[in-house]
Amino acid sequence: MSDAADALIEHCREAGQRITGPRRIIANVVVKSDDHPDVSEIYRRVTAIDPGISLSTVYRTLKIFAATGLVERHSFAGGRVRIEPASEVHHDHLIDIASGAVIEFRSDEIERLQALVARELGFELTGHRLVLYGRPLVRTLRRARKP
Amino acid sequence: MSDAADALIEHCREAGQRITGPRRIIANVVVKSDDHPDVSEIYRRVTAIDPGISLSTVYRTLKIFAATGLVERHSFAGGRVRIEPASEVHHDHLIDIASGAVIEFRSDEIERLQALVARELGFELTGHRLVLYGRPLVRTLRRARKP
DNA sequence: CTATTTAATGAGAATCGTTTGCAAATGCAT
DNA sequence: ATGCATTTGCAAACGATTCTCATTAAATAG
Ligand SMILES: [Mn+2]
Ligand SMILES: [Mn+2]
Ligand SMILES: [Zn+2]
Ligand SMILES: [Zn+2]
Repeated sequence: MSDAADALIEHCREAGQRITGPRRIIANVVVKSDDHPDVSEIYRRVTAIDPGISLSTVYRTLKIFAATGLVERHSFAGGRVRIEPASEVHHDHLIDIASGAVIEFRSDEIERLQALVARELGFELTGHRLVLYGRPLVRTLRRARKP
Repeated sequence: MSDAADALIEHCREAGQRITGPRRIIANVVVKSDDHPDVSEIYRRVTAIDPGISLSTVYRTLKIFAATGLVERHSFAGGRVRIEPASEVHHDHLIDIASGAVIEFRSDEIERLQALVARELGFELTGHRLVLYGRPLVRTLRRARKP
């Protein structure tokens, strides 16, 4: 149905995996999830389409997609893993502690400094995990002054 | 026995907690743990001193210490929580993917940029989590060239 | 120092997210 | 369509952490 989902299953096939009904559905659900859902939320969305698909299959399939680099698994605060379709450009996340919303951002400056710091410590940076937590700034509303 | 451990139990007392044998021992183990051990490692070290102390007590006590700000709980990659005594100055961590060793570092530049990024997104930065993963640079050994 | 009060402990059961074993179902190459 | 390997659903197993509750021990008052 979606082009991105097709790409997903195509990668799967190339990796020698069979294209099954459950995998098609899970791929579709994942690619249109821009809200970093956890696995049980994915399961909810998947079973809304086909109630017969099991939680095990969702877990297994997500693991395969992740191994193939098609899906990213984040572990923000709180036990459960959150899922997002792999994106072209790397980004990090800010979590709104008021609403729990996940906001994406990218800072080339920070990326650069991370590599630099690692180098200074005698390491080649191979990966990193950056999560910011923030409270929404109370935007001072412009309004009529009391008379 | 240790001054830092004394500070820990003193804080405990001020927080209205009882100073018990297990807590003294756990405090001592924690303050001299500079290697970010996980809870079962702490348990191992604690029971080496007093084999009667239970895992539940270790978990409970660490939670209390964390709530009082005396201990920090990190969740690096891999399920289990890692423990370190709270330090005066904030720092982040780099993990040597070759050995698993945890190296501490501090980058004022990165800290500053994080706050800036958050502000630009409309948030006041309240916390963050930064972990770098790196492979040790092969230090090119100076050695005799082949003749 | 002893009695009283109350919080802390140890042992184990419970929980939660995730993984695994296995028989039945299905994809896919022939 | 046939045959075989892979995938599935189900339930049981798992590992880390938390909880329950009867027992023990710290603090405090006498
Ligand atoms: Mn994202
Ligand atoms: Mn540290
Ligand atoms: Zn990044
Ligand atoms: Zn930091």
